[in-house]
Amino acid sequence: VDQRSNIFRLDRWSISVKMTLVNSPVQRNPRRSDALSRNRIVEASIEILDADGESGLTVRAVTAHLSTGRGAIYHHIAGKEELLSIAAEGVIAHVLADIDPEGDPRAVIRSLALGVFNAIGLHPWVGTQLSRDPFQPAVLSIWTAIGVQLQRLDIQGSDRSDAGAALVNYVVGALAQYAAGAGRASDDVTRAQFLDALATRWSEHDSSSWVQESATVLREHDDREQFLAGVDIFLSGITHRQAGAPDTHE
Amino acid sequence: VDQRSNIFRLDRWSISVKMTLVNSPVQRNPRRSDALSRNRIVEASIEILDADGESGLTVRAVTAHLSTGRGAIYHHIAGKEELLSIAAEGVIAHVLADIDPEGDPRAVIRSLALGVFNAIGLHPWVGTQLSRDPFQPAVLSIWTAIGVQLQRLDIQGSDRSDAGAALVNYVVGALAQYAAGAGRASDDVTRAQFLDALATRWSEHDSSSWVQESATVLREHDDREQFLAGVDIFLSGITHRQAGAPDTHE
DNA sequence: ACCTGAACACCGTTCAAGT
DNA sequence: ACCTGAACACCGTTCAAGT
Repeated sequence: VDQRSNIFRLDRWSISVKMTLVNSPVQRNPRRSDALSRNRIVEASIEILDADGESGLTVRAVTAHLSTGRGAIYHHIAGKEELLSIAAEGVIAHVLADIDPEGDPRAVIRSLALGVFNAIGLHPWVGTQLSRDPFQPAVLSIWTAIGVQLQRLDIQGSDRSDAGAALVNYVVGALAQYAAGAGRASDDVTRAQFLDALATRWSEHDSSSWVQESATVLREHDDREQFLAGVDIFLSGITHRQAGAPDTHE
Repeated sequence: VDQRSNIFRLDRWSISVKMTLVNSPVQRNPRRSDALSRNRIVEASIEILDADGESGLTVRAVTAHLSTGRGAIYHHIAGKEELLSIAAEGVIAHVLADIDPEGDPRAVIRSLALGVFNAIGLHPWVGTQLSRDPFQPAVLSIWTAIGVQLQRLDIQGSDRSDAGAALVNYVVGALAQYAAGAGRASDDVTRAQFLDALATRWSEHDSSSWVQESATVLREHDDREQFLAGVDIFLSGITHRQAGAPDTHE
């Protein structure tokens, strides 16, 4: 109706006729024999995500992969958000299952962090997915595993939730950054420009160091080592806060 | 063509006719008098993002807000990705401009962190945007500001890039999590379920503490205080790594 | 050079119709 | 109860046509 009034306002005259005749009955594709299930949907989704990245995960792609109609998956999952959520949980659960939680708590935390880091090398989409919703199952699993180790370090009460939040936020945030960066790895130019710009800006505030020095350090870093260095900084921070005065450290 | 063959395969007969008559000339809307610019586009985008959230930022909404055609903005920006990127930089640059970089370096880093945290309270979409691309201008600005303060703490070379990466990843990651969590604040039930599940899982691994105790601690936390506690943990960790043996701390 | 708006090539989700 | 696939209500981006 508003379209028609628009047409009159624009002083043009328009006729649109669409006519479709169908001689019944329409022959439909036969049903698949094997039943659909949440599990099969997750498996297909992970395969597609690994192969084509996050932009490749469309409802059409998933249902085509499962040889079914577009609407079929809605009988098993709520929507695309849940699809990504349970796919990420599938990957993270697998990683955490491989961790031995009985060793030195710091070592367990390090291997846990390394495990999820390595996992996003294979499944970059997990990195971006984890930071999208703090209350999704995969994040709950990471929180749980970290909290258990903090408990074994005798960290209790709000110290534990503070420390846990810091580490979860760091790990999830770092994964997202490295995953997003790797996703643009083909775009080396952007990366180099960024690092050079950073080195330049640093040197502007710092007469004692050269642009070239900072640029070299920044460019030659290894993502994995830098990530683990961050975990170690965090672990040192927890110890220091525990040992020393908890609130003042000027 | 493939559609027609499909129709024959399905054994149906279909005719589709679409006919549009227009008496020329079509009267077009007059041009706006004030010229479009990157700046006006960013301003409009921020307004829309603040009012309607990230899902409200469509090219159609932006161009309608600017009373122009859908395609007009493509003469000034590359696409939607750049739209979000420059909008986020607009907000972050404003925050960083308000920071006095001359005080105690740790205090400056804390106020910087607090500043961006407060900003995402007003502009939650910035939180999710920052974690989407590590090489975007807004992240470069944060990196720069943090690096300058680390330099003032006499942290150099790879120690600086490690410490900087740790802080940037933590801050950006935490912002994304809190922003995403706040975006679902209406969904208190999910949040409560998550925290209760976490408390339950913790207590399963820990005979000396009760579910209820953990649940209470987790539920009563304040996001801002928890975020700042994390900043302090990293600052302590940086100091400790500097003072003590840099690589072993068992 | 800049702007307009229809057209294009997609999306996620719904739902009447089938089994 | 589950599945099918057309239809619906959107997207971002392109581009011939105008100024």
